Amino acid sequence: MLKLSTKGQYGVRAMFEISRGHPGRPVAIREIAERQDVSVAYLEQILNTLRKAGLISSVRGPGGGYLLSRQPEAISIGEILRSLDGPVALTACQDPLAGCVRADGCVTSLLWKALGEKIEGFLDRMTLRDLLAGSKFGGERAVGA
Amino acid sequence: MLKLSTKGQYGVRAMFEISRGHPGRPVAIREIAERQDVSVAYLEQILNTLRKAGLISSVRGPGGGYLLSRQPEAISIGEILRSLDGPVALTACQDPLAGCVRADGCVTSLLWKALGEKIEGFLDRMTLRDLLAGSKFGGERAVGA
DNA sequence: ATATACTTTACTAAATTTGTCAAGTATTTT
DNA sequence: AAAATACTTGACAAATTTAGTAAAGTATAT
Repeated sequence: MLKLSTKGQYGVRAMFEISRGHPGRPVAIREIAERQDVSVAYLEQILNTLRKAGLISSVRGPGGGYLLSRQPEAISIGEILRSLDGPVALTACQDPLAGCVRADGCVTSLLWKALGEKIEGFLDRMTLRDLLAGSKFGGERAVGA
Repeated sequence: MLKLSTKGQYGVRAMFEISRGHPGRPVAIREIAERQDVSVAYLEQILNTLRKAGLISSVRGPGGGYLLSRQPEAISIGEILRSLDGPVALTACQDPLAGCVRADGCVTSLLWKALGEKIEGFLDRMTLRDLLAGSKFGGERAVGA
């Protein structure tokens, strides 16, 4: 349960590859596609969305490619995923559209709300810098054991 | 993103209704269906799964229905959801089946792993008793504000 | 007996996901 | 100017998953 779309996953991995070139070197779409084993056509779709969201910019012509719009520590995983897959919305009730109409559902509604906020909080605290560092995972406890 | 299936949602709501009758009074499937506005046929499927998972037991004949197999504080939301929708598996890599084969994917893999554990932890700490009490939500901070 | 209620399996319509394909636009280098 | 490189856009479709219906059957208490 609670699967993340491949689009979101590929998006994060693509942003990670672009981060590697940061700062200064545009990373070509073909390079990302090869390193992350995703089709160029699908990546075009994804990167286009991320560019419109303002997370990356593109450079055309030979030697061109994609660049981060901000520093890696200023781009959160949550932002990337929201751009591609919309906000975390565990249930219809939690979705900005279509309010909750259930009488007693409120109890479970609070539950989903609390979980949703926990997830968003985690994703928003995690940035590309953390991915580059390859650390900071584990949250409450140490990661190693 | 990260939608919860209606099956899982209905399952939790159904367990909540059964909890209300606890201890002693079997809750009829029709009663659950009416109170939660779900079709009897779909509920049958869901309750059957939960029964096989050992979370509830059934009483046949007139006046029959479903009963909790354990105390409300001993049945977690995580257990209910896992019975119906399988374990939290944000990505294929995190799924018990089909291991991760990516070379550099390990970095993002750690990310998904950490998030998955956070979610499971939350769901496993939350029980039917909490739903009955209608409190304990909010986690780190107070719920009201 | 019979009404009530649970049990099981099969099936399908709709929505979503996951991409592919094709054609076009912009920019830099030669 | 021409050509190569690379980004841009939108349409489309196969595959999968979800969500739910339907039908027939089994068990139990009155």
